[in-house]
This record gives sequence, C-alpha cells and structure tokens, in this order.
Amino acid sequence: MRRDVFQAIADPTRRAIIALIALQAMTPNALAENFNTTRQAVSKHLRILTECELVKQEQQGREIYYSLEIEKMKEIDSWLAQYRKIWETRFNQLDQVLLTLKK
Amino acid sequence: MRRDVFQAIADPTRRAIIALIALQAMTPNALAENFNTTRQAVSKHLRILTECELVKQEQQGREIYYSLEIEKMKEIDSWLAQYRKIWETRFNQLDQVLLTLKK
DNA sequence: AATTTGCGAAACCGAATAGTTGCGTATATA
DNA sequence: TATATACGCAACTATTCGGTTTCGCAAATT
Repeated sequence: MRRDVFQAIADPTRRAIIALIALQAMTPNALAENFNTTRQAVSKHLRILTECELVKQEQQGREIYYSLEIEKMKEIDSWLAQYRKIWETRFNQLDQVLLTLKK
Repeated sequence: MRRDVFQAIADPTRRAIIALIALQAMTPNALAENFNTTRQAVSKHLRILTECELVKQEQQGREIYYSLEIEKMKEIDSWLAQYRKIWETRFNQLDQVLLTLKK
C-alpha cells in the first residue's frame, strides 16, 4: 500500500478532517458529527492519515484524540517550493517590465 | 467528475509530468519517453491535468505541446498557507522559549 | 495519392478506494 | 455485575482509477 501525503490530501473529507484537528485534538465521534458521515468512515480516513504520519493519536480512557502532525505538512511545502521559485521569478520579471515602462 | 488540483497531484506520474513541463513545453510522445509508460497513458494524465487547468496546450502542426499553468499551483499554496501560519507560530513560540532560557 | 506519424477518444480490465454493516474489545456507568 | 459507550477491524459493495488495446482523424512525408 503506497501511502503518501499527496494521496492523503486528495480526498476532500480528509482535508476537512485536517482542518478541524489542526485547531484542536478531536475524537472520531466528534469529527463524524461535523460531517454527513459515520464514525466508521471517519475512522478509515484517520487510519490513512495515521499511516502517512499526518496525524497523531493520544488515548484518554476509552477515547482517542487525534491531532495534526504539522511537521508532515512541510513535506508538501517543500515540494511546492520548486514551483514557488518559478512564479516568483516570473513576478520579478513582470516587475522589471513595469519598472522599465514607467521610466 | 470532480477534478480538483489535489486529486491531480495525488498521482506520482502526474507529479513527474508537472515537473518536466514546468521546465519546458513537451509533447505526449516526448513525455512518455521519460517514463515507463505508453503515450496513451500519458495522454490520459494530461487530460486530467487539463481538466483541472493545471496544464495548457498549444498545437503546432500535428504536435501538441503541453506546459504548466503555474498560476494554478498557487491554489495549493494558498491552501497550505493556513497551516504554514501554524508552524511558523510554533516556531516563533519555540524561539521565545529559547530566548528566555538564554537570559 | 499512399503511407507514416502524432494525437485524442472509447472500450475494456484489474486494482484501489470510499463507504456501509457487523463484530469484538476495552472503558465507563448504572 | 449488567449495560452503555467509544473504538478498531474485517467483510462486503459500488465506484473510481491507472493502464492497455483499438480505433479514427488530421498533419506530414514519400
């Protein structure tokens, strides 16, 4: 099973889960109440997110709190960095053009 | 068919295509030669990338050159921005702790 | 004009995926 | 101790996905 961060964030429900647990740790039941889905479905998404280390869990009694592993999000950021470089270069080039026109 | 950027970049072959055409426009055949796959397979990926506007095409005779629509990549960047804010805040907090310890 | 080349599109197939249902287990509550 | 709650896991189903094969069309080459 090839699980990577990009595959994990491909699903909109998972992105919604990420958005919620980024703010505070939550249980599967609490998460399911926020969507039109069952606890089991959320549970499966959490398993995928856990497998690619985007999420960490903490047991408290019979409840399991899930929270975002923010470090892993940087992996997407570093992939994006190469393209950010491109659009920043283009922006600077445009900037140059505008400056030249102004003169 | 729900095509969005996140679903598009989920596939490793598509990320490789993006990396190549970010540097220069390429034809499906030229792209296929860079991978262990057929032109048709590449063609399907290009269709998906085109549908979500990550890629633009330019016909030249019977050849079609595909290149990256860098603007669309910013969509991923702006989604990531909310999380970047989180890790930067945490970094600053850690920075504060280190400063306090130093004194 | 006949052939080759570059391409998209459709039909098809096996694998993966999202979701449901049902189960077993552990913790909490009565 | 009996019951309710929170959860993960496995089995099952419908759908989607990545890839191949085949086809037809248009542009280039002979």
